[in-house]
Amino acid sequence: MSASKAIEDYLKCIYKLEDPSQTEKGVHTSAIASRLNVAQASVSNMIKKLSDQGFVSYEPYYGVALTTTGRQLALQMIRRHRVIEQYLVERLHYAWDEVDAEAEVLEHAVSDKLVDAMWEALGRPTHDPHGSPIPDQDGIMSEQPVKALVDVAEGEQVKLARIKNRSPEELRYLTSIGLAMGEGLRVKTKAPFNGPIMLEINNELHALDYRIAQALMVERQHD
Amino acid sequence: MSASKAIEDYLKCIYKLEDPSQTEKGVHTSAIASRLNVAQASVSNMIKKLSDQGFVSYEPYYGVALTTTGRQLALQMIRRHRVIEQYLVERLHYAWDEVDAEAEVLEHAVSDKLVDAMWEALGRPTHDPHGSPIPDQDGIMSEQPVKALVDVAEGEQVKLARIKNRSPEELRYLTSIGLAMGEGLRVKTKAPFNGPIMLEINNELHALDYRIAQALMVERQHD
DNA sequence: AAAAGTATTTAGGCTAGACTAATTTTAAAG
DNA sequence: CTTTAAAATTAGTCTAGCCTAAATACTTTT
Repeated sequence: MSASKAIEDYLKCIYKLEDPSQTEKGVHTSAIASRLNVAQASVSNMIKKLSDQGFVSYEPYYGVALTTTGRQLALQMIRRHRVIEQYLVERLHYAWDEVDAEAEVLEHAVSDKLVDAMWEALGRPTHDPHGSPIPDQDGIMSEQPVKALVDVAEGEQVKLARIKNRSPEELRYLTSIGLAMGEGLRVKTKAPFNGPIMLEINNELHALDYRIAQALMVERQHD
Repeated sequence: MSASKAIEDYLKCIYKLEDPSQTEKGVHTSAIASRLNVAQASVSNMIKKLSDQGFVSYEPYYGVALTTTGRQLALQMIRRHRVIEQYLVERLHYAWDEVDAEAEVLEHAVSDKLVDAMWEALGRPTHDPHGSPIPDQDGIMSEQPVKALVDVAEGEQVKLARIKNRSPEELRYLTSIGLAMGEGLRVKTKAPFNGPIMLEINNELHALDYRIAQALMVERQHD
């Protein structure tokens, strides 16, 4: 018996929540609830099931952590999602703000065979349209040496390497000010108190909100 | 609120059952149950729901018939299914016996936008890999002037135009004896009592079971 | 260390869609 | 025209996932 759509979504969600922090503590049920837009009680129930099935280890009132099996499944879902996104952009002329919604549904429907066929057809890509790395068939994902735009020093010239989890509206806005994957930009000034960041893109000056800048990952310009 | 996977499957099923006969009578619940592999009671329940939602008209103990709305939705599902099948074969190197299972799942997950993007990418195909016509965006489907292989006279030369609803195993068997879409063949002899039909394909002689021959639609060889 | 606040779990319900078993309706056969 | 068989419906369960409301367990503040 294979995992349901709900189970797949929970595992992917837990993966994303436990990933960045590297904390000792497990993922809190409240965090899962708010990210998936479900009631906390629903999470409690589902966690119990996931634990029974060996996808997560769970300590009540402490938190959840993926088991090896659970992490594998989560990474498989991420692979599916990103391969689908890349395929839609490369082969079916989707814009980068349109792919997420479509992939969110398709990732639960496609077979492994189809994912691999798309991946091969694209020439085994390593990144999706937002610059996020695609795990390989064994669930191994290369992490990139990138840093958040908010950490770049004033005056530095960088290029856009990745955008994490932004809404279609925000992505369209970024497009409208000239930002795209691999695009070069220079940080002119950073306002204090997490204020707006002034960017020079194509010789134009734009003020970018701090919260959006947190999602932009850049690398040093080496060209 | 859009239709669930279950509703979509029921409507598609009813469409296929009411299509060939053109009978006055509606489709019987038992036929639906056996085709979908569910209990008759489940069909009764679902039919009531479909009727409430305006997808079918229903007379207890008599039969079901699609409404205009229901037929539109059924044709939309068939379009999705066949476009997906054609795309998988043309662009992702699927074999004709592999596409049905994949399309069966995907048809409930893809957006209209994606179906149309695939259709355009293929150059607006009119038929799927099994020769079945693809309804256009308005649900209009061209019917072909074809006849069943079992109705072809002995000695006649025809070519394969369409194969209806066969299992992957049977499709692989047909491939193994040299049959493919558009392939020419000659009916040598037809055994009585719905017995096997002897076919000449590529100068080889093969005996084909009557039940399989019923699913093969052919047209006169005009080349 | 008690009170207040927050996070989590339990208890009990709901819906969709399936099931089995029992009943009712219609159709077919003697 | 009555008996029998087949088809369809009703009644009552079940499971997966969600929900709200109430109870419990931690955490922080005073």
